[in-house]
Amino acid sequence: MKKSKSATIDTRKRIVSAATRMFLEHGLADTGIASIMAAAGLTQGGFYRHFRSKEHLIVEASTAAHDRLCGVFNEAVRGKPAAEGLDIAVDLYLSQSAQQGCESLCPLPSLGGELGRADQQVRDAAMAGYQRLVQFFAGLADQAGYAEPARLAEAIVSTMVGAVMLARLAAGPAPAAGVLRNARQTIRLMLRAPGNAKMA
Amino acid sequence: MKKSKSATIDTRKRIVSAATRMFLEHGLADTGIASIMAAAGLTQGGFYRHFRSKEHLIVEASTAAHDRLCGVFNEAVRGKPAAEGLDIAVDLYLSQSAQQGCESLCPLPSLGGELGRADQQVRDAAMAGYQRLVQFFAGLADQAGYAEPARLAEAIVSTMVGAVMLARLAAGPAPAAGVLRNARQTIRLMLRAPGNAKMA
DNA sequence: TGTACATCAGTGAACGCGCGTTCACTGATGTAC
DNA sequence: TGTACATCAGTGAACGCGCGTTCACTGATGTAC
Repeated sequence: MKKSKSATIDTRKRIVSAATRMFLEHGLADTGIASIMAAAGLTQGGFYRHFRSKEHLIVEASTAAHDRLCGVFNEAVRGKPAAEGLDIAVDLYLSQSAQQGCESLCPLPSLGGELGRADQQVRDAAMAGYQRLVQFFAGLADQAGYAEPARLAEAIVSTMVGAVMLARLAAGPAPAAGVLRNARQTIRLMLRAPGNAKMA
Repeated sequence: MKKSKSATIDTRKRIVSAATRMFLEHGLADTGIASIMAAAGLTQGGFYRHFRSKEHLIVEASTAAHDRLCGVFNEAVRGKPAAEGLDIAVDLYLSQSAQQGCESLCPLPSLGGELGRADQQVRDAAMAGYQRLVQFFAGLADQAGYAEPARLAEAIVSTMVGAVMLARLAAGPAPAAGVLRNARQTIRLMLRAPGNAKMA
């Protein structure tokens, strides 16, 4: 039962979309091809008409997750002054999956460890996603007039990724919220620190 | 072939030690009971004389990793003034596994994601390890006279954990070193920021 | 102190299971004439 | 435009494999007398 070209493209998107969601929720190792295909309304055999291997899908899912991330973030700060945009973006990043059941946006906090152990292609895709995230914050920091936007952006992202990962370890919502609130305050301090001064 | 009490205790330690090393290097899911036992010089069948389940071993390995971490850190700062100890400890944390092949000290950057998805007992053990790490830095910050040592320590740990995880994603040693250098500078700024002022 | 025996650490084969991947097959699609 | 046919998306069963765990067994240890 061959499908039309548009139907094939649609199917592929459904697989990537289901995979992205499931990888984020259960991790790479604990998400099987069969369950991804089932979530996309297909059977496992059809998987290899679209992807060479599970690894290939992971590369695409990582890219897709960062596409979505960038889309949501650009939308959130559209039309806002850069300084305000920075605050909004930091709050948005730190509040992802804060309430239980809410799916997360960024793969780095939950999958970073696994991605770091993966093959080169997967790591490259993950690294590219990280750099897009840094670029987004660097763009805002640059517009806001900071002297070293790239450096500041990297520091902000490191702190946010660490905080979201650690917040997920926390037993209850209260300590998790504490970690996130603290990260937010830390980043605010970074944005106001003399070492990160705005250009004259 | 029953073993003497001391030999049994020694065997158990060898299993935990091998597991800790292998979990840190290959992750929880990709490290099998059989290979841990082989690394400890045993066969897989004997595993269940010492541990109820793989999960039980993960709890012990996480605790053991943090024991070792605390030991190394306490040793590194022994006899130093607190302010200098903070710098030393931050440098030490950020330099773990910087050179390839060097095994890492802290499970949080590489295993944080997996630990966050694990069952309650595993997450509790990981969270306890995180809190010990925060306590260590909070103790130094307190001695050094900072106004909010616990808050400052949490912020430092979030930034370090995120940076080490992201440095492992990096393609080559150069960008990895960049991420780590940046984190170090960021933490230095945090230690000097007016919002984190020392008490009068 | 010497002996008989219960304990139990460790072995190695086996268990069921789910994994990623392959494959023969189906039948609608798109193409060549 | 109509027909014959090659293509190929998707199915569902099967593949080998490694996993966590179980189990009957071995034999040195530690204990009871």
